[in-house]
Amino acid sequence: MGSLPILRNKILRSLPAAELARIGSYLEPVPLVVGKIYAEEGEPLTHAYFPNTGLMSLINHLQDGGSIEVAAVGQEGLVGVNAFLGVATSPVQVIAQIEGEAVRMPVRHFLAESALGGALHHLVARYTSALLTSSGQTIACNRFHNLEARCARLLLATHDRVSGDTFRLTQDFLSVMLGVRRAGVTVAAGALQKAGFISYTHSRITIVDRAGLETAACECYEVVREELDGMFEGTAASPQVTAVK
Amino acid sequence: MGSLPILRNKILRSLPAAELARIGSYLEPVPLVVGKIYAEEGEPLTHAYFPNTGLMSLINHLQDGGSIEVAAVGQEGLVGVNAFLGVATSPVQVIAQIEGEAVRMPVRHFLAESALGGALHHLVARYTSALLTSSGQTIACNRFHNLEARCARLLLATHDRVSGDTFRLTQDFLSVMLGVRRAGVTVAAGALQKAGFISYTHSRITIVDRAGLETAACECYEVVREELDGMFEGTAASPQVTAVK
DNA sequence: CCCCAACCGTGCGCTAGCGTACATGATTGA
DNA sequence: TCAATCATGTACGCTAGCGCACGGTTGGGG
Repeated sequence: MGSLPILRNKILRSLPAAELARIGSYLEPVPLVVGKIYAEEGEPLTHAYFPNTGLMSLINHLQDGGSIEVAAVGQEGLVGVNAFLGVATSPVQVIAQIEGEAVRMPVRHFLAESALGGALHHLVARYTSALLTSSGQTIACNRFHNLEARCARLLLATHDRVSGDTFRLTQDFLSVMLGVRRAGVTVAAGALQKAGFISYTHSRITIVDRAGLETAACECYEVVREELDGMFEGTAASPQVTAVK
Repeated sequence: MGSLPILRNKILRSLPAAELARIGSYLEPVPLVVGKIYAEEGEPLTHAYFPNTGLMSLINHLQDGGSIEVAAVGQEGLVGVNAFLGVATSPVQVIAQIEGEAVRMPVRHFLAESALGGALHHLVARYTSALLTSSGQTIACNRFHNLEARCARLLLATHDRVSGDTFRLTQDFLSVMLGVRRAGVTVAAGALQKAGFISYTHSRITIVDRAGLETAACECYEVVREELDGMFEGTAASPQVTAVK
């Protein structure tokens, strides 16, 4: 067991010491560079990624050119649930959305460990369920909620996963996440700024009034957050406290 | 319990005889009655359902009144992946969309059997992955594809799961699946009828020109179908293993 | 320190689908 | 058989967001 990097990833931190020790030697830190592609749609996923800081984005590209974020993965989750479920290739593109750092682990070791039915298995299964819930919510959200509300939702979800109130995110990038025109983001974000909820200049977004932003967002933010919070209930997200079977 | 009902459900049919025999005594046939609710959002899921015929629909309801189908489950799948993933309550409402019949199994037995890591575990995991892919595709589809294409997609997916070219489905029901107004469905379905792809009268839809309908549908239909087909590749979806009359 | 590339603001005509309302045809059960 | 109910057709003004185009601003590298 070599020296581990600092682990902020909640799934890894929730593992009992023995389990973490077992997989520790397979973990390799990787920087998350904004815009860098970590997995391509239809291609084999070589590693499972556990973000410590920053944010990874799962993007679906349509043949006719449209692109949209299917889910975002931060320190509460991992990239690689499809491998866990027995599918070798990634159905989506995986790209870093907010700069940070992750640890990754070759898929074969990830599978071997999760097949043991321990805490890792349990947490990854639980996270998969949260992803399903989140996807279902997003299906409805995209259909019924307007751009400003969806934009607020996305900013809140991002805020939850970064440290501090300021992060870098261009409107161009936001427009891909939301599946709308860049110009549309300008209008929606402009409204949120005018309302005093956020401020931004050249890709630097600051959450000024989080409570206000929450009123502007649709219910979907809360629904997904609760689902993710529920994952770690009972497990103090710290290495040694875990009574999961 | 005694003799099993005829099993058309592809997951159950793909199980080795020993496994099927083990769970057979827990299986109970249930009629699928259109509009009947089989699980409610936020409430415990008591059984896993394996449709033999007909279709079950997973519906997400928003607080502000919107409703939309998140996925449809036919004989290729099951209802209950969340239980499989360690979550007791259903995140969505489950309702029958096309009349038919399913077999169901109490969740505790479903969990016990799938925990053994046999064929059932493998297939349910694989199906969960397909659901995730399908959800991701639907997120993009709802954002970028117009109503007529989405309507065609839905009709094709339904056609795949029923026997024969005619099935009962009201425009009202279709409008919920698609998350649009009933009047919108009239227009979209009217266009498909005018083009000679389908015909319908009072809730009885007939697929007249399937190839034509496929040209009208978006790519999403194919993407999801291939994912579902892939599930059973190589597995002994063989008739002789299963034909328990 | 200045320039240039990245980022953001805005305008305008356009369209899909909405909300609402009302009318007509089909099916069914008393 | 005939209402009552269910299912479908259609119309009309309305709005969010699109596609496109262009101009303005900012900040970091040379």
